[in-house]
Amino acid sequence: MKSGELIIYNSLSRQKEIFTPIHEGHVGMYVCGPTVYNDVHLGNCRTFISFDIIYRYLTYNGYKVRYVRNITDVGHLLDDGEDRMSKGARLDNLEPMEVAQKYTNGFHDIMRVFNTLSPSIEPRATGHILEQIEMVSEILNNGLAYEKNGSVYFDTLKYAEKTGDYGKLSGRVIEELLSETRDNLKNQDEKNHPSDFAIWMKASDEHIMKWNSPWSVGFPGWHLECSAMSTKYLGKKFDIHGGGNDLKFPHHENEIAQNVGACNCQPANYWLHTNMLLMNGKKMSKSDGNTISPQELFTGASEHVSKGYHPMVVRFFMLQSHYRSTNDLTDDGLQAAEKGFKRIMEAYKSVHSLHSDIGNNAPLDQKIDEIIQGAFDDMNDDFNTPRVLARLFELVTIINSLKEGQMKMSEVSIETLEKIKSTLYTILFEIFGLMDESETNAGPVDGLMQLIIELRQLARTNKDWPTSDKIRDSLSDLNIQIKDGKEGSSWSYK
RNA sequence: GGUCGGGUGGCCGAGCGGCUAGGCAGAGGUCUGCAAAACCUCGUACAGCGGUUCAAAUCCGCUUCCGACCUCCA
Repeated sequence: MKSGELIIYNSLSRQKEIFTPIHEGHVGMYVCGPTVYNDVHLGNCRTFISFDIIYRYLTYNGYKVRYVRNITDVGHLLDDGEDRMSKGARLDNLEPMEVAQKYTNGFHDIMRVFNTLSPSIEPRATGHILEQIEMVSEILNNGLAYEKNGSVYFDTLKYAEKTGDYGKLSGRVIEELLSETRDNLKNQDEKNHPSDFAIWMKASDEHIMKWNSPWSVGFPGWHLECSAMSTKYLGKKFDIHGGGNDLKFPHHENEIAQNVGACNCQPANYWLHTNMLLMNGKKMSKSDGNTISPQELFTGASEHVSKGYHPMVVRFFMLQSHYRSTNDLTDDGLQAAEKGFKRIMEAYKSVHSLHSDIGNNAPLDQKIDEIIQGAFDDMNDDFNTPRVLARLFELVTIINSLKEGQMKMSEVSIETLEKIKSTLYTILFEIFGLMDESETNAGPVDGLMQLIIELRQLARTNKDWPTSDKIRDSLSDLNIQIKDGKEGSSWSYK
């Protein structure tokens, strides 16, 4: 089942490449995490869910994965130069670290309801100031940065001259950057070149978060933390670096420059970028009101949505588009996803009630094998989850046909039936990280429902339609649907 | 203005030279005490105009819309 090579689209080369880890059997993966100065944005969730699936799939394939995802709690500048943490703290009247903790907790809560696995290491920028200072020193020693009034800037011109590839990742050339750069950047006049960027910033007196350094009391530039922490935990060179594609420039571009500047090596072999989550065709944006929080989406407390959607429906919805494509969140799309998700989960349950007497070589076996193999091939092709889902729905049709008697059980062997069960389990739960939301409150309900169904069956046998219909209608009002099949009745939540 | 990515049936969304994507909605049918569910069949789509090719949604060119990045952003 795990045959075939894993192919990954590498943003750096702009093409699909065969994935070969540096150390056989091991994968080092770094993903840029959130800046914890505000509630998590749904867009962040899409990125982290995408990488969660990649993480799970690599693990499924037998790799020992060290997954590092940072928490940015310092160094992000606003337009006016104020640190995001400090600003959040000032507004909420909290300590900066209190703000960071509060939103870190919120972020973790949301990640949990989306059933994403925790990363192996989740380092914070403020916990790695020393490493960052050290990296600034290395870059200075290599002559690729300069100090001005206590701040240190990365010298992009010199770097471009030396390496010839500043802008390689984002497809930019330094001459263009020269003419494009806006003139409202902080400390513009201190820089030798507009595209240079701060790796250490001298702090003003009122700045709250600041540390001692050889150059000034200040704080690290935003791009630096990822360079320093990825190097610390994954080494100078590791396998995969990921993030949203809005980080390509300048963040990732500068990250590469810093790593090369400090130790003369490209940090990651494969750069993966997830595309944006849109809402009604446009990028989510708080200023336009074109935004919805995870909570609002779950509860339905938003004008953009007609009702609330279970986190697993949202996860399934995201799975239906490829991580490199934009994903347009709409109410119609969510409703379609909800129904599709339920259908696939129902089929997963149904398959357990199916039994075959045929040992092997049943007529349907080969076709089913091909579908299953195809699903894994699609996963190997740059994690093509929408295609995998299409295959699973082919399986759903077969399961339902068998269950309802449109296909005969003799057409499928015991062996193949088992294979369907294990494949669905593996892909749905282990790789896609979905959970069956209807099972969360099982308790005595199953037994009770069984009893009710038996009573109703009794009424039906006696042709007592009023009673039988009353049971059905009352349950329906409780959002429980009765399904009368060939082999008796079953039920599910609507 | 620069860089990049797109425009696929009612909606979402794969495919990216020849082979049914899939989901949702809709129509007809089978089953059923009725209904629901399930299953079967159906619509027959690739922005427009040229070009390359035996063959193009898929390659090339132009036109036209849309989006992202270039400034903090997953």
